[in-house]
Amino acid sequence: MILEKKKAFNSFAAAKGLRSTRQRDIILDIFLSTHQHVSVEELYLKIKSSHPGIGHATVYRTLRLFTESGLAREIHLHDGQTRYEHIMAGEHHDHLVCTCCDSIIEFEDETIEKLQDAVAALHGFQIKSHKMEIYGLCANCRQ
Amino acid sequence: MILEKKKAFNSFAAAKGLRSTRQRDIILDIFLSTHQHVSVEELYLKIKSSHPGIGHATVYRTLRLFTESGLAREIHLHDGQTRYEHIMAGEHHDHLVCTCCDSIIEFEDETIEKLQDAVAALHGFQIKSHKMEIYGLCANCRQ
DNA sequence: CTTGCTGCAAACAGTTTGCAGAACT
DNA sequence: AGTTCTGCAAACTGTTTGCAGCAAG
Repeated sequence: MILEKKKAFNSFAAAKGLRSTRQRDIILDIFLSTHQHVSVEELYLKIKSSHPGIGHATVYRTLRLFTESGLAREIHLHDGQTRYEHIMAGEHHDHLVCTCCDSIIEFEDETIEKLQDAVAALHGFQIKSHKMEIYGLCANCRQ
Repeated sequence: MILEKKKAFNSFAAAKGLRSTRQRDIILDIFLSTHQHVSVEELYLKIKSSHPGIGHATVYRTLRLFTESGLAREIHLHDGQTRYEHIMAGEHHDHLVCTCCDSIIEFEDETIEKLQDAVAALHGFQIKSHKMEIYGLCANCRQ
């Protein structure tokens, strides 16, 4: 699956006439090896530990490329940082964010998706993407 | 209704031992007179035009007070600015955001809310708040 | 050799903070 | 009088940009 994604990115790059560089390979590798919801800073630090010399700007620029290529998606959870998550084909999940321990539970609910479509249709709106976050206390923090 | 809110804020302020100042009155007045989803900058400019001399910082600090008092709510739509919306008692609405013209349609869907509760319950999660934004093209921009 | 990419540092935007003076109680 | 609040400017954070040098094609 990681290989698939690399190929996907390479075709995107080729189609766009982008060059294949050492840095992009490294960043892609490390991005793919991370858990969901990495912040740019987290990724940057992870990269730097094994490949010092890679700059902030390159990480930002490369993550934007990943987003354009359909490989990653930006998400904004209330902490003022941009995070990126992997896009798994066709999948569409939302988040339960614990405001106490910052843990994130993912979920997907097809009925909610359908209702979103219905609401959009009602307003003549064409959905491109959506996001939904529910804030509160996770099971652990409730005690 | 505006008067109600002023009273609500005054009781909050009193309970917290906060002072009643000219600036807070002005900011509250102007905030209440705005449409939904004002950004801090928009509000600041609006305030400044009739009351020059009020500083950025005061607007930020005061909006935070409004949020704490339950009168306003922060929202983050993808443009890197914090926006504030009025809280109408018990209401809970979500947004259709047009990525073309930036217009915002509000909606409320009780069934979605119920499903959110169900999902949360399933994960032992206690909801405090939520947000949902659907991005896409509004009826006008689709043409 | 040409052009795009990188790393650095500086620039930027939005927001927060420190502090001296002003204003409320 | 005592303390909180304000306005200003400076600090800060996350992100973007300009540019000289490097590297891929």
